[in-house]
Amino acid sequence: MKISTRGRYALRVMIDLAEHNSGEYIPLTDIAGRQEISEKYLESIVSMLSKSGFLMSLRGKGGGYRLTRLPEDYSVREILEVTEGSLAPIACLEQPTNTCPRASVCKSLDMWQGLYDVMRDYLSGISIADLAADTMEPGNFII
Amino acid sequence: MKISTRGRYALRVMIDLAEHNSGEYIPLTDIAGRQEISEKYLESIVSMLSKSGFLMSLRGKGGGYRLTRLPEDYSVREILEVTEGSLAPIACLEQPTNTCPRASVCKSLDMWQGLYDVMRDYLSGISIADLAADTMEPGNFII
DNA sequence: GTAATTCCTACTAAACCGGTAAGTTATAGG
DNA sequence: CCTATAACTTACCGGTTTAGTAGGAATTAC
Repeated sequence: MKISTRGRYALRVMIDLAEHNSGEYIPLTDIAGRQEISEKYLESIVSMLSKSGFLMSLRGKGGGYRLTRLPEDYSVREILEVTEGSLAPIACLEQPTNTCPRASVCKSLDMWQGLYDVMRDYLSGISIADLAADTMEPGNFII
Repeated sequence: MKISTRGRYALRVMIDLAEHNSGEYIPLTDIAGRQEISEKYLESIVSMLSKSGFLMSLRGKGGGYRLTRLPEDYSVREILEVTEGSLAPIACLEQPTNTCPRASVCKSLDMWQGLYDVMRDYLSGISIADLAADTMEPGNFII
């Protein structure tokens, strides 16, 4: 029940880009250097963000990555959902991909759905701009 | 970010024992049969529950397992914490075991702490009796 | 053309997950 | 005391995921 480095690093990349949101492309070397994360590993993570439309990229000299939206228009939830695959605590909740044969008799399913909802609601209410501003308190976003 | 079979099966065992809470010891064979889970695998899961004091056990003929408390006195949270190890979404929150060197500069830490709190609050409010009764609706326990 | 940069594919060591197998110890009933 | 039952213990194992590493191809600015 852990968020992997993929999701955590993705958030750090997004925060870094929000902090250097000048309109210019930021090369991955810079981000990797500032965040002290392997550039090669970051490549695979940034690739997901790029393919999902969260980032624009430009190859070659003067190239790099930049945000496609304002920092306040990215929710932590959507970043994590793309990099982690899904935030569902159990696979049975990933409809319609997954259909558990026990669903009709499962006494825990509604409890899991409730947990999923609580997590998504919380993470939907936090933006990359909120993280970059670093003015959060643990209880701030329990809406 | 998934709850493993250990946690899910543990809940099913607890629900099963709540439904057969006659005061007698219930052999694991019965539970495994009803729940259609490998008895051998369940052994390792039930062992955790027993060592944590959630269950009493008796060996030999007439033996088995039974609850040590009333079903309403077990929260889903404590069952999952024992079987999953911890519900913390990132290791940095597992104090004092883990101390991340970036904690002082980490812009996401409070956000993760908030997620952890939201999850624990939700799961603390649901008991094994609630699950056994099967009267839950997804939104019921967002307190 | 050259340097910078993203993009793509393949590989790998270690950890974790979901079990299986075999045998040991304790208990109840006859 | 004997036997069946059932918990307990230890060891093992194949598959998947995680967290990277490596090497090169394609693209762009100057």
